[in-house]
Amino acid sequence: MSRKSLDTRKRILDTTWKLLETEPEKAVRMADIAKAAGLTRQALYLHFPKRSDLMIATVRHLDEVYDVDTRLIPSRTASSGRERLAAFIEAWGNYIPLIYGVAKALMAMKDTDADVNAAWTDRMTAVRHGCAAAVNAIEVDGALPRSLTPDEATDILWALLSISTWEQLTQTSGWSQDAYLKHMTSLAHTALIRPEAIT
Amino acid sequence: MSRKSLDTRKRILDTTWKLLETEPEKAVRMADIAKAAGLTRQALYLHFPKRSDLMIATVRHLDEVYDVDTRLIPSRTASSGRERLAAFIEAWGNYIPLIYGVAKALMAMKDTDADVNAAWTDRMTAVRHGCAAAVNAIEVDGALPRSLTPDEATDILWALLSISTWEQLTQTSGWSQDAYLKHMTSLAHTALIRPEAIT
DNA sequence: CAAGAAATTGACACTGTGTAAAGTTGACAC
DNA sequence: GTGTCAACTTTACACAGTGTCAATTTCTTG
Repeated sequence: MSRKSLDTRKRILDTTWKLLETEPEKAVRMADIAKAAGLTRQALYLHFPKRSDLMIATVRHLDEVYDVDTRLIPSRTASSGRERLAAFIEAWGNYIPLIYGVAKALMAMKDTDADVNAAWTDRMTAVRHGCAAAVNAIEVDGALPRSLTPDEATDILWALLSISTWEQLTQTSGWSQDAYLKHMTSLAHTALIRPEAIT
Repeated sequence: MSRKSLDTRKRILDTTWKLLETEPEKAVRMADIAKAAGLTRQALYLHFPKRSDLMIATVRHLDEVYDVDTRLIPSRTASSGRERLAAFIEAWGNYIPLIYGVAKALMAMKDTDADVNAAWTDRMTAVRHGCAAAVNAIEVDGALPRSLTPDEATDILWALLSISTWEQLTQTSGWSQDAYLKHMTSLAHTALIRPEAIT
């Protein structure tokens, strides 16, 4: 694959990203993307044979540009379970708005496209691992409520931090990102850390 | 509109419902519905000019059959805020699985169809009213956490009780309906009722 | 039985995805 | 400079699914 081809590929991914980001409500078609990227629809298909390929590549491109793994490091360096929970919520919670447009497009496709479903499940599984790590740190502290198994606590945190929940609070209910982070942190804290363990 | 026409209309709605219920993963097309209801696609269009009309009518049909208003009465007769919250969660939480198939189809369309969006927003607004009523009852008891305004508490409860959250916990994480109800009740209780107000 | 509503038959327009083939352009190698 | 190769263009078409239209048949009911 030549230099030029790589440039074009990157230009397509950036364009797709931008389109999905700026018009999260509208259906972005292959023709729209091609036009915006300055090539023909057919040339677009030379780079990405299916629309789903393009969408999946765009999410991966985002993860690369933003370096999601590095972003989640703070949560790994936190000492107590409480701190780790807060750090993870902040890291992931601040990542969501960055990927929202693309994520929405993927979520819309995942029911009809098996490849998109797999890619999406993969990304969400990574998030669940982050949740599980935070829950585990809480458990090591002996601070998990007795009513919750680690798995249950992980599922709850995963659901609280889902993109749908973020969407509902910030897009539908109109919360600011700050309010989202503040209340979500407090909510997760209240739900997952045993009261008498709070010193 | 004659007797027969009404029968056919009901048959179509029941068929659509059943199809969406039994194959929540697959895309149900107008031709599928027509075939299953025992008429031609064109005849189906005589009753519902657009796919969105049919989907909207199907949700309304469900609400009618299940009498959603009556279902939510227990929450209105509860005395304390705590009881009212629990009753509302049980009523609405048990309603979700009944409408899940149809709701999913509507959610998938709401980004591309303005009418569906309006109908969906309308239904969800009704749920929010239920949430607001429960929160209000808690506030009257003076049991709302000081860190939350009634509006914020309502938004949080609304998000916790969203269909997406139910979907994530029961469909993705594999929770039983019982587990969902139990933990959601406890979660909402912990989040929305001030600890020192628990007697 | 006549009238009218409900449904059928068959055809077509439109949108968006995806495929296919022939021709153009530009860079680079020799 | 000529040849070649990859990227891209142009043009055309197949296919699925929604929605429209018109002519015809069947059923129901007064």
